[in-house]
Amino acid sequence: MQFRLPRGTQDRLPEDQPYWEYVTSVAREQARLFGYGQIDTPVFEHAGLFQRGVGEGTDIVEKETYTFPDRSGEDVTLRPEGTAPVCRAYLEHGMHTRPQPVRMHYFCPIFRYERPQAGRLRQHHQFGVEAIGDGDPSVDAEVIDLGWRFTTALGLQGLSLAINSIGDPSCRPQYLAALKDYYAPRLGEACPDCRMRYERNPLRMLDCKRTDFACQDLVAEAPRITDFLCADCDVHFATLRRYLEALDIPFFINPTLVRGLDYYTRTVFEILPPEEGAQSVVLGGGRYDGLIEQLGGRPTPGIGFGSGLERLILNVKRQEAAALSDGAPVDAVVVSLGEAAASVAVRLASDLRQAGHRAVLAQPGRSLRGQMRHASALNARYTLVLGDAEVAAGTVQVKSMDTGEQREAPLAEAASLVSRA
RNA sequence: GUGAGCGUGGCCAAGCGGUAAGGCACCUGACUGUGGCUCAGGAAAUCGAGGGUUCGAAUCCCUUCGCUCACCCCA
Repeated sequence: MQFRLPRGTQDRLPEDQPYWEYVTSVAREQARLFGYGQIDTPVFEHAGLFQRGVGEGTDIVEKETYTFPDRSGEDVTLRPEGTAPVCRAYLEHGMHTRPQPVRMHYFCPIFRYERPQAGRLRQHHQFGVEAIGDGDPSVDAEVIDLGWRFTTALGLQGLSLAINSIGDPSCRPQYLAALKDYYAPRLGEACPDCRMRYERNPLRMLDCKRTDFACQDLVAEAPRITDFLCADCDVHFATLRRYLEALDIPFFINPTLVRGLDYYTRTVFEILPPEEGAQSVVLGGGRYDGLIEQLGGRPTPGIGFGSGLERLILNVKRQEAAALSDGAPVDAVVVSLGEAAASVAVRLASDLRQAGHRAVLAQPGRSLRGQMRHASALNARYTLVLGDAEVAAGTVQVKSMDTGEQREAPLAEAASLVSRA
């Protein structure tokens, strides 16, 4: 085999489509119910959009983007996340003049140069949602509600929702200072990565999962951001929790939940399946009140989430939440014997399709037995047989593949016979 | 980027130093115009690639590529 899939990509074969169709249709329906219109943005953008928006210090931008110069020498980047492009579009099309917040959803491929493993690809697809232009906690609750309805509507069991608040520019600095004060004397016990994070992005130390150093103990006793929230952030977070309770959405506060993109403020959340898999997060998002301004717009709040469709399908299959198959791919297979019949058969198959039936022509040269086998293998409901006798009489043999019953009928009636299930 | 496991026809898979089983799928046929069962036959593998050891290697050694899983990070 000379050519293979590029690493971390996958083909979606005909038999995979029902799962794809299932997940996207459930997503589409929830987006519709919540009033989120669809937006599509390009697969690539100017590299600067993500550097500015997502943050140069993040792993995603630092070492995972597919960035390369186009023929004019300008750097373009394959979309590594969905939010920045939507915010760019919000600004570019003056959406601040629309009723706020502007609610939008999207389906798009996402590219990140990573080492692939279960549930992690270099090209994956996300269903995402953004509500831009309203900072009220009711919007946080709405977006989380949408995510929760979506994942539960898929039939997934045992999901859990983790939420946290990571503050905003008025209170996070104080917390970071407290966090560094706490770590400073014990930094020697932390893993090398955490020691680096201490300087560059202390919040991420909370996210460390290494057990070969004291990181877990350090995290457990570390000061909690929720104890450092300023009055506004505190009220915001409390109100969100009240709304979630009103919605009867079960959640737990994970004080170490920190997301990897720089633009998040206040609310962050994740939905996880019950399996203890490493790549488990199936939906994640948060509020990004500083992002639009970062991209050159007026200060504008926003919140959204991204959800990995491949991971969702993995879970749907694992839990057998939905058993999906192609079903019978064809209604009728047209079988012919002899050259005269072949021409009539070609026409009959075409006429059947025009009448709305899924019709397939068996290869005219093959033996009757071979053509019948083919019809059987395709799981056809009917086989229509044309030989010299039928052609002369202007008829066709209509055979039900389920019952084995066969009757001769005028050619013109073939379509209506197939219609009868 | 780090670590581990694995690479035999389209798919699954035996063989583990003597020169490639088997199953699924595909194609053909079984008194020649009828499927799904059965039977017979057929096509399909430079045993991931390169090098080495050996009279001889899919089987041993080295290198390399790829796949998978975990770490990291994230959806």
